[in-house]
Amino acid sequence: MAALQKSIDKRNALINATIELVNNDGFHATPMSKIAKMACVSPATIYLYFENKQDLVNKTYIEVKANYTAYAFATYDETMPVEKGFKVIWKRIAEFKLKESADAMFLAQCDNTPMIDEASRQEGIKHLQPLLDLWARGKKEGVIKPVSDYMLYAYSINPLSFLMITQNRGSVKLDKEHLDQAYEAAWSSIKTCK
Amino acid sequence: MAALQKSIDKRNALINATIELVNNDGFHATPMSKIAKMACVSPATIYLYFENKQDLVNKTYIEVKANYTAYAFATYDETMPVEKGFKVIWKRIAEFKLKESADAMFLAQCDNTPMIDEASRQEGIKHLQPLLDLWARGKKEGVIKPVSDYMLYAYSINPLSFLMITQNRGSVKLDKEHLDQAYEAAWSSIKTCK
Amino acid sequence: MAALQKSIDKRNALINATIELVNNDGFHATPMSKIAKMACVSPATIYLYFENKQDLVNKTYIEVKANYTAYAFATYDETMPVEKGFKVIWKRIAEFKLKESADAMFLAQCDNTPMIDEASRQEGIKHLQPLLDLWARGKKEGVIKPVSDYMLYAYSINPLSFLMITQNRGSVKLDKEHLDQAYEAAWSSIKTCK
Amino acid sequence: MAALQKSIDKRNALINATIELVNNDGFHATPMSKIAKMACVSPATIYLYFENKQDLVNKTYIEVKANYTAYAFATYDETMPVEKGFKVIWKRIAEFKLKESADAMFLAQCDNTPMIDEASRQEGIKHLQPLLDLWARGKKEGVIKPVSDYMLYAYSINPLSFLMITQNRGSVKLDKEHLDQAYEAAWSSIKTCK
DNA sequence: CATGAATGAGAGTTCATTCAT
DNA sequence: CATGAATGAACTCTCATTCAT
Repeated sequence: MAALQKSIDKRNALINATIELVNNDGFHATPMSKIAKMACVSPATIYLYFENKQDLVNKTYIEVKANYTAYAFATYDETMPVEKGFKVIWKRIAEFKLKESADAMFLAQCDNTPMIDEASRQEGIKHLQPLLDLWARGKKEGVIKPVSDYMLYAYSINPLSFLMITQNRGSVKLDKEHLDQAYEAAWSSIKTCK
Repeated sequence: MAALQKSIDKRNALINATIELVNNDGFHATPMSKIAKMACVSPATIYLYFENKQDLVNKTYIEVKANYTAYAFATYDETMPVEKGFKVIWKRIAEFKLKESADAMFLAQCDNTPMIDEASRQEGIKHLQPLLDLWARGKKEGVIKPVSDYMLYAYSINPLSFLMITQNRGSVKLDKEHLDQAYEAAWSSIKTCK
Repeated sequence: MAALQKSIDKRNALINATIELVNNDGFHATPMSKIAKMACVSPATIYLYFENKQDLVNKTYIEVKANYTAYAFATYDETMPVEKGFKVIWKRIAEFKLKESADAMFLAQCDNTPMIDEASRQEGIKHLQPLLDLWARGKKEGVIKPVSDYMLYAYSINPLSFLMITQNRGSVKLDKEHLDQAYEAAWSSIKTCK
Repeated sequence: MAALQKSIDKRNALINATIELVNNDGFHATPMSKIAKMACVSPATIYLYFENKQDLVNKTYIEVKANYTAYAFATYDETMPVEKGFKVIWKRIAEFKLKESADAMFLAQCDNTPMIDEASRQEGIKHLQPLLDLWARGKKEGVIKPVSDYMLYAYSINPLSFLMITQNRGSVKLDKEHLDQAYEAAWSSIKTCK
């Protein structure tokens, strides 16, 4: 039991080291030895938990993505009305991106880079299903614009990534007021105009 | 004259090879030898035109960014009314991102990755000034929401990057109708609601 | 213990390969790969024991210099009378230079070339202190000429380097008689003339 | 005529650049391109005057060695008595080593390093003949010890190289008094003791 | 004669991965 | 399970040399 916990701790330490180092230096500029050192294990130990470097980063991506979506939908409930549901999800996503910025930066880098297997990318996307279901419901009810999910995502969710990166570079600090503006912009770009 | 032209051709071949290979494999997974081979020169020749690998990618970034903004503002004229001006610029940006998708992908990777010098990034940003000026004018006239430029960019311009990447991955094909929807979403997210 | 011994053996093999190859070809004409091959290790292994090529040659210099001075003073004892002490040291130095000629050649090359860090050079000089102390005593007693240590070294010790190099080039073979002549010349050039 | 002079100037500039750069950095750490730049010519031009890098350094060695010996024997005359003759030569050598220290440093590095062809080394030694003749005469007259020329050189001439190097490293400044001491040591080590 | 541009060969060094312990 | 030592392969970059002009 204690042994199992130690294993889990090591795996987590490796995942976290990967996130931090890849954020700072990029995937290929991050040696396995550095990851090992930051996680306080031997380089060889990494290979007990992951097949190779690509597998390590793939698994890290999937794990972070899973955390992200779990957080996003934690307070959402499929019985909510569409607008309410969207607001709940959007706020959680914003919170995650701006508070768990290391995780969010890592995802942004993975999503704009050929560093992740296509298979792992697909795996990561699956978790977004509740949001797509919400949008489907919204379209049927005539509350959400009848456009493709990619378009909805591009205008209501993805801007948060840009704002998160900008904030992390120090160019701007996003307070509550900004977030409200952002939500307004997000919602107004996907709701049907009466 | 012919010698100068040959020099320019070689430099261009190197820049283009860099864009293509970095797009496919990422910065650190692209060896100088591969870039040289694709540009049909010796690896040593690269160092006649660029100081080192970092310099090559920095210069490539600046060059592509300059092309991008030149394209964006080519048909814009500061005397245009704000809404007209924004539409003109937005359409050109969309055209660039979706047609010159190799260049656009390269920029997206640079902007979401620690692969570019901070100095080069700043250098690249400068060229966007006409758009910021347009927004300033729009805010003064009460046509554009009085929010920060980052916010305006996040909701009106940046979504195009997401759509471009999505299209390049083959998930979606953006036709004229999609573009019109996208423009509507972009404009409605930054214009003041009457 | 066995593992430690293997480490020491490898380090020694590297040091010895460095001495031999630098003697034959010079510092910059000796590639790391050749050193590795002669020491029967992979090139990468060198970097487990030394930071880089400069560090390798610096450490080799210091180690050889330490061996040299240890040999020089092994039979010397500070209570010996000055003339006796000098003779003892001189003979040991001569023995070292002519028998351990690889080591001596290496030191000569280091001392006449910009291939060693100034810091390492200083480190190497420190070990000669007992000889300087002996000379100080000799000057106080009026046995040794009251001239600078550099002068004493130039005329009593340094000629051995020239003779060693000459012998290694095959121009001459130094037997016991030559050595006695050399000692006479050395001593007569630093002792006070009665 | 003017064209010939320009050729000679270029050759000299190359020789001088070689001396200075090899003194500072060593033979192999001195690129041809750097030599060319210091001599204000194109790298390709070097190959009009010298076959290759090895040839350049060989020729430089021979030229410097010739200058050195020309200087050494300039005021010497074979009719001088042995002691007078030796003094005259010794003083000129000392003057050269301490004043033309760049040239002298270069020779020292060549003589203690495998950077010169054996053939060029032999070529350089030939010029010392007048000194060897003087010593032969001295031995016949019973003024000079009946030992090998190498021994005589080691104790009377070579120490000047050590003193020169030491002075160039800044450890010591040799004034007239030091030189007189040095000459005393040199002469007393090779003259026959009455 | 002189050159700047070009390069093939090879330098030092790093790193993902393995394996005896 | 965990490791540190070891390494082959591959990287970036340099340089002596050449050649069209």
